[in-house]
Amino acid sequence: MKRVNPDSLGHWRKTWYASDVDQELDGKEITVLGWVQEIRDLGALKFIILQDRSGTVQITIPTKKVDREVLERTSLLQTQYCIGVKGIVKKTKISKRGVEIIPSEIRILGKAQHPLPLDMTRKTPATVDTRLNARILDLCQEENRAIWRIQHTILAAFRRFLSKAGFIEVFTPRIISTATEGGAALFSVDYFGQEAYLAQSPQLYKEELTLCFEKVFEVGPFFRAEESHTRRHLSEFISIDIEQAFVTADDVMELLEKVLEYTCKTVIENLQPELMILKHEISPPSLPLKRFTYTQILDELKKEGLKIDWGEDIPTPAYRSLGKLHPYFYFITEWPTKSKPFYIESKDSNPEVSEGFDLMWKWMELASGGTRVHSKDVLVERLKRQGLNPDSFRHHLQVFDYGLPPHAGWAAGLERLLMMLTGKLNIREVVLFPRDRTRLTP
RNA sequence: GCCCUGGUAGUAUAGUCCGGUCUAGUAUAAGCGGCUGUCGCCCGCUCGACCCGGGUUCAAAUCCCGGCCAGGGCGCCA
Repeated sequence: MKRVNPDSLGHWRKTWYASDVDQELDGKEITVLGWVQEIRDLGALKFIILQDRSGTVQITIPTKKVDREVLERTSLLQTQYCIGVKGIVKKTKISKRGVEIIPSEIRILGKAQHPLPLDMTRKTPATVDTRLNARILDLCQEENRAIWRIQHTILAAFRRFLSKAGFIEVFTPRIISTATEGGAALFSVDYFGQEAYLAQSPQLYKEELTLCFEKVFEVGPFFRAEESHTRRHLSEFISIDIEQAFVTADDVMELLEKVLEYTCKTVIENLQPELMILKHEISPPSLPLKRFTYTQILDELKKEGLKIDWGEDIPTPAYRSLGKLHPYFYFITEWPTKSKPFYIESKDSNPEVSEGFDLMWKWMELASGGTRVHSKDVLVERLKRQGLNPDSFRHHLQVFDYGLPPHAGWAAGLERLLMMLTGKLNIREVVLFPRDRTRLTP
């Protein structure tokens, strides 16, 4: 690192984002603030590519024409330095963007220690692991900014759609007591000497809330202590949950496909530049989405040579085959009751078959939901059958004595939606600071 | 947790099968010098690496064992 103290920002404020500097500004004095992405030094002529959250703009320094202060500052610059440039915009036919800035003053606002852990010019791409170890630097890449603008848009679309549909956003506890839903492994927490756990889903709370609010949704992180080693699982993930009173699985499936369509359309309509950066094309789902029963899926798999007995779970390789047969969104319905959680209602006509469903995208599960059990006796029975102690659920069961309405809901994985919308194949790439079996930092 | 594959400069790779001119090659980044229109600029020079521990051998980046880490797959994922 060259010996230089950072300049102060003083009264400098950004007058333009890099990508907004265009030929219309020809001859105007502007201030841009950002980072040195690249320096191309041709001797008596130097080019600095300045990058900010919007994109890049070229600073051109004809060394014989600019003043000495600018030259001195320029000679100190290295890539990734945070700088401010005040200068005159010049229209040009030679530069690719058709515009450049001739600086009258340069301020160094933040230095960078070289060598950096990543090649910021991206001439030598790094592996996902290396990028995650230097995540903040990695996130400066244009492609990453595109991913998080898409995430922001997904969340905004979900919230807008659900709010319009009359849902209100709620927050349920992340710290819970021993009494849980069973199943997935939980992370334990020392809660003032008491044993506590990190929530794996808001399931029971959101069901209870239908009693007072009827329509609720929640967006937030949940935790699963599974030893998973795949590119679609995380220890900490963001779940988008809804729960609604006085409806069944069919109703919330319709809601799910509509919000999905709305979200996809919103991204396609508003974020073409981002999708271009990611070199990813998406088409919105055409409604209604196909619905296959679990039994139909088994038949299809059988034709593919994959024999699964009725009642068994579908193994990953079988899902991959399904993805090839159905390269789009589709529902799988009428799962065996025993392969679904205790709170999923079974059919009146056949207790072996449930009203639970999964929303699939190719081979990957994006969301799952169903009609919920709303008879206390049935729920107690189901708890027992899954080896859980009803006494641990007494607070939840009590709500059934307060007039719990029939209800249904679903949960969608935000990161998996993002994978679908960005074309990324490793879930870690679409999480700012992913947590998995071995990664706890940064 | 299991299986497969891998771990070489800041980054990404060649070399490993078949141990010995490997004094470890290349690209890129970084440093220095040169160049007035670059836009993955160009040219020259320089810096910089065999994951850790043990073993076999005259000799280990290379073979063996253990560990750690990574990638993929499987399982788990109510």
